[in-house]
Amino acid sequence: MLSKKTKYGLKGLTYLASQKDNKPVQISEIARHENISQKFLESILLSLRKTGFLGSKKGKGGGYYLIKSPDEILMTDVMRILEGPIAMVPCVSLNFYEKCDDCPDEHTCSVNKLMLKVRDANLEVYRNNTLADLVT
Amino acid sequence: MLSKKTKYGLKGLTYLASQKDNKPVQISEIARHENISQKFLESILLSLRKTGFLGSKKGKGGGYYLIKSPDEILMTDVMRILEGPIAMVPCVSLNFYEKCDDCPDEHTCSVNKLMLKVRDANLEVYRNNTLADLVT
DNA sequence: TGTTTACTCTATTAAATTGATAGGGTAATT
DNA sequence: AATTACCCTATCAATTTAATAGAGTAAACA
Repeated sequence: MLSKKTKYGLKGLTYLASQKDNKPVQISEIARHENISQKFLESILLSLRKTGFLGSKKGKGGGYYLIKSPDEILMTDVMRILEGPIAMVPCVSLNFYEKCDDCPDEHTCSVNKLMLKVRDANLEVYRNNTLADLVT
Repeated sequence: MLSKKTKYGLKGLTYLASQKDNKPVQISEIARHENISQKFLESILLSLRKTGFLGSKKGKGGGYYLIKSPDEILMTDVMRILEGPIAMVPCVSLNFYEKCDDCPDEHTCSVNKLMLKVRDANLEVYRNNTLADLVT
């Protein structure tokens, strides 16, 4: 299942990307428009700012805005920040690799074998989609 | 993340598929060989029996065995039983469709748009892999 | 027939995660 | 100086996950 965090994060990014200009948009406006808990969204946007996707401005007329152009924001990067590893098991993860406790040898592991294919299929999708592709 | 339930289930099925004959194999043997909690594996194999993947035999010389040939067991079916919906959001699920609470219209939803592609990519993998493909 | 074997079922539980909420703090703008 | 709106920490209920315990039952075999 996709976490609400990721869902809300994607919706927030899309909302920002669909703005005409790149003026700051208030959290409250995004939350209202997307039916999202404002406080929860706050923490999500904050993490997107800290990881270099968003900029923010305080005070009146402040809010969040995209730092890069939507077509430069890859879904691989967004998903890794919001949802974590793209792989379903750590032993096939490119960015979060870890050995399984129970597995003596991952090269003969059937789960590893299947999940490698799943990982590649997902990467293919995320690599070929940018934030621009999510905007209708 | 892939749940342990699914992971253990796949390993159990693979172990059964790699047997020379199709004689019943005891839970304890599978658990030992795959470093799995026996009691947990019990409940997993039970659910695979109830859904028509496995047969079981009680008493001495009893155990679990595959009902169908490994190359007839599609990963789509196995994954749906063990892990649940293949889709990451209910609104793009083929077998477990549900409307999202917060979404007024899923046809204009950016998350829906992306997750449709992800679902299709995953289905492609699961449809083209059978249990036979997991056996080395 | 009686004993052993091994699956079947129910219940319980600890730990982790998720999603949400509360409330005060701080920087920037007007 | 006052207001606006982001920033940060802490807390919490609900859910899910993974594991464990223990008693029950059907089948095999001597």
